[in-house]
Amino acid sequence: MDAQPKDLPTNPSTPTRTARARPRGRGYASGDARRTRILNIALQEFAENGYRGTSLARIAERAELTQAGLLHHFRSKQELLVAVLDLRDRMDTEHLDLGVLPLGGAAALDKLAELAEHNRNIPGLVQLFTVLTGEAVTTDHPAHGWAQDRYAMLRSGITASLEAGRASGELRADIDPPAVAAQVFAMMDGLQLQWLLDPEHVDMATLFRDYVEHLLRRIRA
Amino acid sequence: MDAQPKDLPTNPSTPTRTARARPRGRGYASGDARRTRILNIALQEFAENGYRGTSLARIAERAELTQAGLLHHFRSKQELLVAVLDLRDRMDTEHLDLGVLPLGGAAALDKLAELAEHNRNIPGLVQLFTVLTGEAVTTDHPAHGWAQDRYAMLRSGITASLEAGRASGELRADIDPPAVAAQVFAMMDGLQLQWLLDPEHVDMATLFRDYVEHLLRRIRA
DNA sequence: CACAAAACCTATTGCACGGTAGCTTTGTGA
DNA sequence: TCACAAAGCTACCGTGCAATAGGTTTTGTG
Repeated sequence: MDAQPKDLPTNPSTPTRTARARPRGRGYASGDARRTRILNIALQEFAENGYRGTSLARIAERAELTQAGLLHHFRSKQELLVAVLDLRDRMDTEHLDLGVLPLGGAAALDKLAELAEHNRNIPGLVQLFTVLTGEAVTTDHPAHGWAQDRYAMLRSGITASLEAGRASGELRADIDPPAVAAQVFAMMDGLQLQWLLDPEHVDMATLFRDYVEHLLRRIRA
Repeated sequence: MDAQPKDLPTNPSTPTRTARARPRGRGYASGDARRTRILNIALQEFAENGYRGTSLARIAERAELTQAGLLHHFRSKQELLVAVLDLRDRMDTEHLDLGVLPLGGAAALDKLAELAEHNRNIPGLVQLFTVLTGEAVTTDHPAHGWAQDRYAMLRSGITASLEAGRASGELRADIDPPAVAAQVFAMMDGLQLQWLLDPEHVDMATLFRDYVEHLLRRIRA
């Protein structure tokens, strides 16, 4: 039924310990494997039922250990959520080096269109962000701060790219980078939402690509 | 803290009974008042905590009756949610006659920009839709069908307007009404989300108006 | 005024939840 | 090989939840 974000790289080459209080470089191979396993299952469950709709017991069951055993690795439900979000953030910013190297505006927007196309193949992940971000609008939600920071980062990344493009003369001088940045992500998220609800009738990747092309036509020098 | 959608019109002129099994036109005035009271409180709670995060007990407490008393008016939590959504749908389609009278494309889009400006004053309601729609992406959510239908309706409304505008020669002949419709609501929702998370930095009304203006410049004949 | 229905209550059921305490097992480095 | 920490277990606690059962009070109408 759902897109299985299967086989996260277990990163067997890097013996980097999960940052713990313990300074020693000991480490259990099976422990790390379990942790990644749990994280992936938790991700799917959070995506499917939201934070509040997900139970630790169910995650534990699917990971083939007891709920108490799960809480040995993640001391609370909230800690587990944060771990999932961190994991995704790290993987995404790796995969999409957006923000790291400030591409020219046009290239950055094109990259986003590519991302939308890629996202067609991983509805489960798209749903994770859509569901959690919606929930996190609530001020007391454990992921509220995360959602705020995430959008701030995304916007500032594209804003920087647009400003670079403007400086290099690639883009018009009279554009408003922060405004465009907010609009671009708004379009992306909104289309994702409609796509998740009705994949047959809403082709988000194409619609987003279409938006970006018209946008570029407008802001290009 | 939150926008209070105060004093729904009790509709005292219309003696129309809430459709019940009972055909008799008896009715308790206090009963209807209670019901609207409950609906408004439930709306706020659902907006604040989502469906899964809201408890009947809390709603009941705020409405000054017991949880069992609440369930006398709405036989289940799900029934209460549906009632809230129905209420909002009715009120919105009244206030914004969008879809009823197919305005020319430009006028319809302008009306939407006005709606975005109006929404600035009712963050609580905006949050209701944002939170619930996010939750409802999940297939087994009680509001899943509602969300699907809602977007289908919204899109088809604007699509019709755009087609009318195209037919009358107001808009270009080569536009793609369903695509534009999806994009317009995507932009609106996406901006609402960012605005709810960070009202200081994202001015959704202005950003949406800006989008609509550029869009019109592009699709106008 | 009687009576029937609506409004509302108390009490309770049964379940699911997150989290803690404290034990046993397992793997590994010295 | 042995000590020790990680891994994982059973058992349990307290709470909160939606919903039901069955009663009492309120209210409008004939």
